[in-house]
Amino acid sequence: MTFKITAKDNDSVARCGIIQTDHGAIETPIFMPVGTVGSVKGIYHKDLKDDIKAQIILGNTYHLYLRPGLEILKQAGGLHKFSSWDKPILTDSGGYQVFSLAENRKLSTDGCTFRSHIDGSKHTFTPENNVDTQRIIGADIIMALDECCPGDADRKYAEKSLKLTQSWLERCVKQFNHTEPLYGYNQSFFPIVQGCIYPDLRREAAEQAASLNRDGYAIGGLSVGESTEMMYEMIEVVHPILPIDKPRYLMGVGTPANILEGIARGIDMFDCVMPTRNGRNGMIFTWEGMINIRNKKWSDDFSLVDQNGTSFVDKQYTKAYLRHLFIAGEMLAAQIASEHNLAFYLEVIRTAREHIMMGDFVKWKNKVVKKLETKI
RNA sequence: GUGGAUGUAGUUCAGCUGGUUAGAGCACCAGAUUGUGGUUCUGGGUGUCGUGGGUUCGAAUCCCAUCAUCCACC
Repeated sequence: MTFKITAKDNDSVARCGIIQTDHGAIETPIFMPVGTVGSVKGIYHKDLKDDIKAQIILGNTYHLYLRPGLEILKQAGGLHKFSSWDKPILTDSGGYQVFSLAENRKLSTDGCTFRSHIDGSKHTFTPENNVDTQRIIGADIIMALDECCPGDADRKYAEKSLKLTQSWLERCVKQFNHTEPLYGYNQSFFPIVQGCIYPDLRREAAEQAASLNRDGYAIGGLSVGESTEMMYEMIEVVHPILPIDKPRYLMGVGTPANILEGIARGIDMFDCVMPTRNGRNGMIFTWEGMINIRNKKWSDDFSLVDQNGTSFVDKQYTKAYLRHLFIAGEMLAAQIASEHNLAFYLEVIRTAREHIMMGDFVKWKNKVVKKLETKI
């Protein structure tokens, strides 16, 4: 994998670039739709490519490991072939899922033991077997196994947590260096910078990550309970430490406004469940703001879902109809909302790239952020 | 026509022998959701207790009438 910076903003550290992988190029900044089990919920690959214009999607080690399991993925020849997605894939290690989903999780220096949310069975992720697992899934970019420290963790906990993440990181890198990709194309390994909301811990984590000389770097453990301001501050803290010529990935973020603020602080990659999960719950993102399409006020609004939208659903369906589908519990509702939101996210980030190239990103960002954050 | 049963929130119902501001599930209305469990969580009662009288300090609850629906029988 290579990364080439192609443009820089005039008034911020925002930049445009191209990540080249064996499954094709990715223009950055980029938003990566989340496809937990090898599927972006409710969306055909065809729409993901042609309508939404996704350039890379996420898969999840935790989920794929539990279902369909490594044996099937290996037989299938990896996730690309299994799911018939031929563009880049990034897999999250599952550190976050163990933190957010699994029952009875136990962390030790060796790894983390947890119970499956599906059948209660007991499993252990170690840095070594987690890298092996992501080799089997076969993503283009694989992530370090980490502990996602809660945003409100106290200093003592955060220190202990970071120590664990750092020791796991070293072992992940070692395992990655000692193993080969299984399916004939290259894989890159991204460390994850933790450190909770403590600047010195973040710096320490970023320094260790930078010293490993990888293809890209992730910032994790944000948007997990801390304030938005604190999140931006932590990005700024690690910014000068991470290698400037490598992509930075802010994990799990966020709203369109969060993403633009992240770009202004040098972030190149984002992923978030919000456009899809919140979409399934009736939240629609637009340039005018966020709307809850379930609200009664839309019941007789026969205007288009999004007048300025780029997706085919925006021009085909009305707000009143979409609300009706939600209230009636139709699965088409979730599909339309997801399709629209993802297309919108990709459009926002595409427009951001344009403004970086023109050099007026900050000015533009400051103008649109307020609107993006309003509720209508 | 006769006999019986039932009428309480949008809906299905709970409210014992009379006792503060009539409750529950679902639905509905609103809010939350940030490295996805097709979720989950939080808040809101939206009611002339079929109607009209009566008994009582006090009635969804007891009595009378009436209306509606259902069942059985002629």
